[in-house]
Amino acid sequence: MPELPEVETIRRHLAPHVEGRRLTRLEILDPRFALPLAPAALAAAVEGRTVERLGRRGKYLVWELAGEAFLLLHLRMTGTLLLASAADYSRVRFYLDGAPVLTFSDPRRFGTGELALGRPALEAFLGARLGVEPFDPAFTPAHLLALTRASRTPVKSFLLDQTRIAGVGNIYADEALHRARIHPLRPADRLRRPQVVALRDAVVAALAAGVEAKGATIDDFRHPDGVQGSFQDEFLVHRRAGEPCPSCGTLVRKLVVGGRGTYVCETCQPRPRTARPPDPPGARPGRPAPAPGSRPAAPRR
DNA sequence: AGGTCGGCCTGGCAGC
DNA sequence: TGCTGCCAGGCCGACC
Repeated sequence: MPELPEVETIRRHLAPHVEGRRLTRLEILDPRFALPLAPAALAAAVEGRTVERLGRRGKYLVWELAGEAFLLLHLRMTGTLLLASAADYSRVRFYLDGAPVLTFSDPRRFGTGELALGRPALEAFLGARLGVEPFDPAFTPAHLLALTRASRTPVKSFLLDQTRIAGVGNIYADEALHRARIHPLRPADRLRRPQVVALRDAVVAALAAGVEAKGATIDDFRHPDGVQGSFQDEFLVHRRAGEPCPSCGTLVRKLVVGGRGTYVCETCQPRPRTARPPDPPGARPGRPAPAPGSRPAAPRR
């Protein structure tokens, strides 16, 4: 599933092929792609325009077209862009002057193309959906601290919320939490300051490692030239249930957090004390002593 | 207002 | 072998 590193990898592959070229035709084979616009309306709005830049914001690939028209492509779960290769599940084809046909392939048909006309419309669209960009200098420990203080949701769900931090998906959330040694069920507002700092660094490091490895190839993700990324070989915990944690050897467990498959080493990432009744009046907050002999919830599986 | 849950969609796989 | 049914999951909209 394309997350920030996979989308960035695609962008880097594709940019030299499309920037400066004219988009002569956008062939929309599946009308769902263009909703709420009709396919013809979306095509008409972009055809004939030159691609000035291929950008990215969060998990969106942003086609910046001449005359301030923007096509926002979201690959969702299974979307892939393939250059000049026979593709199954083709939903859209991009025809560019002097470049091979680019095919948007997407078996589950979740991917979307949205149109923004004018830079204010683009900013409004993205601003309503996306929070801070993880590689932006604005993503500071102080910024993350402020975000965490405002949310009691489990930190895993917190990381997946694109309106807070843009671009982190299920893979990189698991990997970042493991790097930061934080349990995914810990409420965001219960992170201690050093943990927030560690989490910020871990999110950046996990995403950077993903970009470095040219993304992870699981399920359907491919580079535009069909090559596969290698980050899946570097997963520390994600999709490694039953395998030993690379740090300590404890077997990685799979949990469900916020409805998502979540992988964790519960030795490196100790479970938060469960049930947190509100602190009794006058009690010192924090650190209720676990009952002697109590163990973190028994593994079930 | 913030969190939770169902729907979208279909390939792949477990189970019979 | 072949069928059924469930799971995956980013995001949105409905709901509480």
